[in-house]
Formats: sequence, structure tokens, C-alpha cells
Amino acid sequence: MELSDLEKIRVEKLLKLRQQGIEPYPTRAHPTHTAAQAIQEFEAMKQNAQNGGDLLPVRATLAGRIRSIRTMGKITFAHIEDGSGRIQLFLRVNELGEAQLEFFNEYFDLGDFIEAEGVLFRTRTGEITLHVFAFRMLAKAISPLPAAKDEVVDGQVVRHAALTDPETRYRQRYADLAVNPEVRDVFRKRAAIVRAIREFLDARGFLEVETPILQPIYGGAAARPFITHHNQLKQDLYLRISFELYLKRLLVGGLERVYEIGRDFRNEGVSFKHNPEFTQLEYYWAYADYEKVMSLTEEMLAYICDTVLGTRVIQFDGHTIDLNPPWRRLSLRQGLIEAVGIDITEYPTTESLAAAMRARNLPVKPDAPRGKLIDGLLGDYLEPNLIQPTFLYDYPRDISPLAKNKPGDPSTVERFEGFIGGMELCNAFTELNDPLEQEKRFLEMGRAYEEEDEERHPMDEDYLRAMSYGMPPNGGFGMGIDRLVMLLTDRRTIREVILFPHLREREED
RNA sequence: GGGCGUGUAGCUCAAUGGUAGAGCAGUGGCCUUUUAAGCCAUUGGUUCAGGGUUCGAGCCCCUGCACGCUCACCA
Repeated sequence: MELSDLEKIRVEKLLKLRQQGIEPYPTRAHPTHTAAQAIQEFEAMKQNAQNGGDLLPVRATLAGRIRSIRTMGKITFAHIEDGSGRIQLFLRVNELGEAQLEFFNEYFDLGDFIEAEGVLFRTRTGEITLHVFAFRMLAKAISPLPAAKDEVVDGQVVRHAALTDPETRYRQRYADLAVNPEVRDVFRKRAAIVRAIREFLDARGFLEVETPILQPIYGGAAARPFITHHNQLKQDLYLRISFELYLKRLLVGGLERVYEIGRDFRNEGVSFKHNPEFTQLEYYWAYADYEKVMSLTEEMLAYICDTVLGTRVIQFDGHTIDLNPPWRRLSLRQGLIEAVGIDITEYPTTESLAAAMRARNLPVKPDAPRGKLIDGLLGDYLEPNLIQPTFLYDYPRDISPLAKNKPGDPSTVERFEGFIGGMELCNAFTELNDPLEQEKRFLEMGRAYEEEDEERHPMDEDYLRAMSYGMPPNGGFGMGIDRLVMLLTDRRTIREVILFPHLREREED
């Protein structure tokens, strides 16, 4: 470890502490309160006194990281921070003696963890503060944290010289979290969102399960997989790209409502809304269809908003978005008529659709099948404008090999995607449960992608066997948790809601 | 993968091709209810890396690396 001058000074302090028989990394800490609890208890005591009760001193031992030090001769003020927030320390020569105060000034730096025992009081400026009688080093920090000073002006937090460089923030997330409290809030909120999803589904009889991440055959989505290898079995394995095919096997087995929250891996480009590994929710619901799933989606999002945010009206990327049910429901056909003026039912073949697109000066990707063209139109001209919650429903069959046909319309399947803030958030369908039809679809997909090879759905014979035992009709649902967290925390990139987002490996320097 | 941009002190940022700077942090002082404390003094640099042009490069040119934006890709 290469040390800077600043770090060398701190290491010297550390060594001097040890020479004096003081352990700079003691094994145990004994806080009696968090910062927030201490403040709360002090205010409660004041309240009690106002109501005629006795005014007793409130003692507390606090533990936290030193965030500021202001030395003024015979007194020193400092702020410490723990998980509950910040609180001020007041160290005075009267109580501590000159030697102890000098010891603090000499050996304690910003970023160190300290334990301080004392009595709470209110300073002249009105701040509830711990008047310290004794203190102890809990952990010496050698490296200075990236400076982040903030002040509160008229209730607004004004940040000075905060750590902002995105690369440092993501590579050293620990430092980012340590100095940027709002980053911690994002991940607390993320945890609350996931918890709310579990509560919601558990309450409705869904069973949380875990299925393989290492899979001999990948499937359930159109994406390129990561490949890995099991040495002893001498077997190539894929990191899953979705949970779908395993979860639906469970419906065959009589687990009628199942869900999984976990990581998917897709070996594709990264962008503001794509990370190579991302967290997905999928559920499958026997005897339901895509309309029931749509309604449950509205309910679930409303529940998450109520639980986590306390409001169903959110701000995202400068938009005010209303998540109250019901959401707008728009058929993909109607949506495209409005967006590009093309009624896809009038162009049932790839050739005719491509011609219609060219006639409107829309770019046509060569060799794309009809479904891909439609999907492209959707992504380019429709999705960016779907700011308010919108269900787009009824998708082309040829890009939806696991979804069930719409009765009476062989080219369309019962599938919907939910969009919010111009982003696809979820994807769901009435699941195909006809094993012979499913086999046909797999074969069709195999043909369509024969040349590209990478995105095609490999035939999963075991999945077909499962289905051939009889799979109840069901509705399935998938949602990107990361994107949901983006929406609910108003973060514009997926990297802001993933603790350790994937970054290119840095050359050793 | 393409285009555009960025990379300078621990952090945030300056510097016309001509001696690399400021604020904060650090270090040494003064100061007993302060709060971005203040005041005085002071340390700190492989200017992302490697080449090139030039009397002279943080700045111009080339190559590479990383990050950001964007396009492509992507359920």
C-alpha cells in the first residue's frame, strides 16, 4: 500500500498510540445510544420538565465517525456520525483536563471512529450536544475521506467540494457512501422496495423460491449469456438470463403461485439502463392471465409507493408521474398508429411492413423479421414518450415465444409491457402451456435466429417434458428491480442504484 | 464497436506554448458555547500513461487507458 504524506502522518499517530499502550483498534465498543436516540431522549426529558417533571441529566455513550473538528483553544467541538445521523461533541478542558484535550487534538482526525461518554445539553446556538467526560479511539482512519463539507442554509443542504467524480464514486463506493448521505438513502430505499415487494406477494399466497443460477441450458429471454465451466463435471454452464423456465416447472409441480427475486446475467452492452448483472423479480400465477397480472401490477406498484414513499406521485427526470391505478392501457397496435401512423395489422408480412416504414422514411434494419421491426418502432418512437404509467398490450407472436396466442388472432399473443418515465419496467404474458405449440415455437425461433445463433432460444427438452405433464394456465410477470429503484429514487442511471456497478478493469498503475 | 467530451495536490477546480496555482483538507501557532468558525504561517504535483513537434508542452500532434454523454447493440 503506497502511502501519501497525509497517510504517513496518521500512521505515525497510530504507532505512537500503540507505544503509549493505547490500542487504536479496540475489540469492543459500548454505545448506549445512537445519535438520534440521544437527541430524542434529551428532548423527551425537556418535555417532561416542562410538564412539571424532574429535569434529570441525560447521560449517553455514543460511537461514530468524526466528521468535523473545530478547535478553539481550551474547547473543541466535533461532529460525529453514526447510522442514525450526526451529533455534536463538546470537549472542554474543565472536565477533561489539559492532557486529555491535548490528546484529542493530537491524535484524533476526521474519519476516525470514536466512542464518547457524557451528558447532553443545548449550546447557545441551540444545538443538542454531548458534553464529553471521557472518550476513546474505536478505529483510526489512515486515509482521509474525500472531503465533503456541507452546511444548512435556510433548510437547504449546500454541499461544498463533495466527492463527485463518478468513477471514484463507483469504484470506491465505500468512500461514496461514507461522505454522501443521500447515496446511503438510495440503498436504504432500495432495500425497502424489495421488502415491500415480498410483503405484497407473500400476503397474496405467493411462495418465494430459489432456482438455479448456473444452468446447462439458458432460456426465457432473448439475450446472450455468460458462459462458465464446472471443472469436475467437465461441463459448460450458463449464468441464467431469466428465471422463467424454472419457475414455470414449479407450476407443473403444484406450486401454484411462485416468485423469485434474484440476479440475472446478460452478456450485452452496458448503458444507463443496462448492467451485466441486474436484479429481477419474476412471478407466475396459476389460473391467472395477463389482464389479472396487469391489475396486480398496478396494485403492487401502489403498495410499494405507499409503503416506501408515502405517496403515489413521484418525480423522475423532471417529470411528475402519477402511479395511482388504473394505468393507461394501450394496445401496441394503437400505440404505433399514434406514434408512427402505421397500423401493423394492415402489414402482416415482413416485406409489407418494411415497405410501409420506408414510405414514411423510417429506418429499416436489414434482415430483421417482422416482430423485430415492430419492436424497433416501439423502442424508438413509442417507449421514450411513455412517461406516465402505461401498459402496452398484445404483441407480435414471433418475438414472444413463451406467450399464449390471443384467441382468434394467430399473429398476436397476450403479452404486455409496463412503461414509466420512458423506460420499460416490466414484461408479462399469459403463459403458453401447450407443450406441442411450445415445441413448435422453439423450432421457429431456432430457425429465425439460425444465422445469428447467439440470441436464439435453445430447445429446452426438459422444460417441454415438464409442460407435457400438464401446466395450469397462468400469468407470468417480470420486472427489473434496478429500474424500479431508479424511478422511485429519481436516479437517471442504473449505476446509481447498484452498489458496485460493473466497470472496466483498471490497468494496474 | 463509432462520434463527442473529460482526466492537473487527498477533495472541488484554475493556469495565452514561457517559473504549475486557489479554496478546503493536512502541518505549526492564537482563541472556553463554536459550526463551511476565523486569523497568521506553512507542507503538498510522474499535470492519466507512452511517444512526437518545439529553444521551451498541463496546453499542439500521435498511440494507449479510464470515465462521462451519445449512437449502435440490447426484452
